Amino acid sequence: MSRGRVQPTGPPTGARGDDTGCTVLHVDMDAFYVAVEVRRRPDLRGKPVIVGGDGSRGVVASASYEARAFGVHSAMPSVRARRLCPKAIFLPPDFEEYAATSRAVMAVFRDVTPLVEPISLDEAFLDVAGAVRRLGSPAAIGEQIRARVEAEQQITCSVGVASTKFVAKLASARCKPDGLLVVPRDGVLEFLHPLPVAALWGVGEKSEERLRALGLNTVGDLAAMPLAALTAALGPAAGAHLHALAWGRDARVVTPSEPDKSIGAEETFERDIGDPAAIHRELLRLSERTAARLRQAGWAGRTISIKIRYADFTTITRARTLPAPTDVAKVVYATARGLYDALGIAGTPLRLVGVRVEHLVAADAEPEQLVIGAPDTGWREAEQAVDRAVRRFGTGAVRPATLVDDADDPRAAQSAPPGELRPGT
DNA sequence: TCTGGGGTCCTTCAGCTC
DNA sequence: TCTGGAGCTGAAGGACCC
Repeated sequence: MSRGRVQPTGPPTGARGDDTGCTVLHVDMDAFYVAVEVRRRPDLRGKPVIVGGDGSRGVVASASYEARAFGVHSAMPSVRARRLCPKAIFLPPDFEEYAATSRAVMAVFRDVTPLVEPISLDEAFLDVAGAVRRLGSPAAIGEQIRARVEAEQQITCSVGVASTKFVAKLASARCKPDGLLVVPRDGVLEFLHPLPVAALWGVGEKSEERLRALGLNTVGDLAAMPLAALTAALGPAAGAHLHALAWGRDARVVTPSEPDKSIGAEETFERDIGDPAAIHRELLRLSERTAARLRQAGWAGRTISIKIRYADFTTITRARTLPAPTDVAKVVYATARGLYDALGIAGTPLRLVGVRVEHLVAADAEPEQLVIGAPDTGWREAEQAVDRAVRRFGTGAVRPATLVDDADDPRAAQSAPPGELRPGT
């Protein structure tokens, strides 16, 4: 779901330049979440539809092109989206349905080539070099994919075809919605240099400001800047990276899958919360969720970090590295709670708290990490039993006692000793 | 205008060891 | 025994991505 810093010019006709050597495809679903909702409710077709939080602190996750015509875009606060487009139909996200659709679409890609690198639920890179003899030119393969996705899933996608990932991604953004664009090898600089600097991967709001202050407005301006001056302004890594991209150089290859580096969960409260008991309960809930995801993925992690966002949006993180990796919620929670308590901010209203586990390794390769003061064995086994119960009876079948009383809104849970497991209702 | 949630990567700094 | 520098690692924060 691109943030749309490359202006789409609509589905190009006759945009099938020479695709020799352009074996990288970037496939991007058009307004993916909205498209899935419209498939379920065809009466929404042609209307301004927004998927995202409708509360006072929600943001837009996806907007239909009808809503975008009013200036609505993803990541925009819902309050503002509603002001811009009062007639918009707001829908809560259904990530399970989006994930299921995504799996079906990725399966189509894998029919074409094993070299599929998913970027998110709605986009992926494909290396089709090995499929050209069997299925035709890269552009022809792109059209076959578009046709199959539409026939099988009733949603449209756009495809960028180029010799590098970076250019393929820009190309798909340029031909949205429901288009395909080839950027020939010898046409890369002609394509890139008129684009705004913000089109480059790695240039966000702050970097764009900095580049504009240097008088650099387009990718071409940036390409003309000496590398030394660029690295002095942006740092060695970012400077070298952007300079290479501006000249169309991108050595990254399509990589089917990379192991996770961290897994976590966070929650923004409807209203700021200062009560330390309520914060503890939220940390417990997030620790449970994070540890369950770790176990499901077969990972354990050595570093536990918490994220705290104050009412004024100032955000801090604190981390602690354990002697051995863990996937046990009890350990994650004890560490997260210790980090929060050590801040000495009990009573300070918080907007968000988060828990994350980093430095992941395969769980079965590591010895179990024990909790100080806890029984020597058993927590991991107990939590694995909970996982099995949840798989059999559904989410919430078993949960800590402190989270039982109000499963619908754990953030308002009544007090109970955190961490005590008892069967759910 | 007022900023979600789940991530990655980079830079800076401090502490530790040699 | 003390001190300073180099190199490494972890923590923290910021920027960015979808």
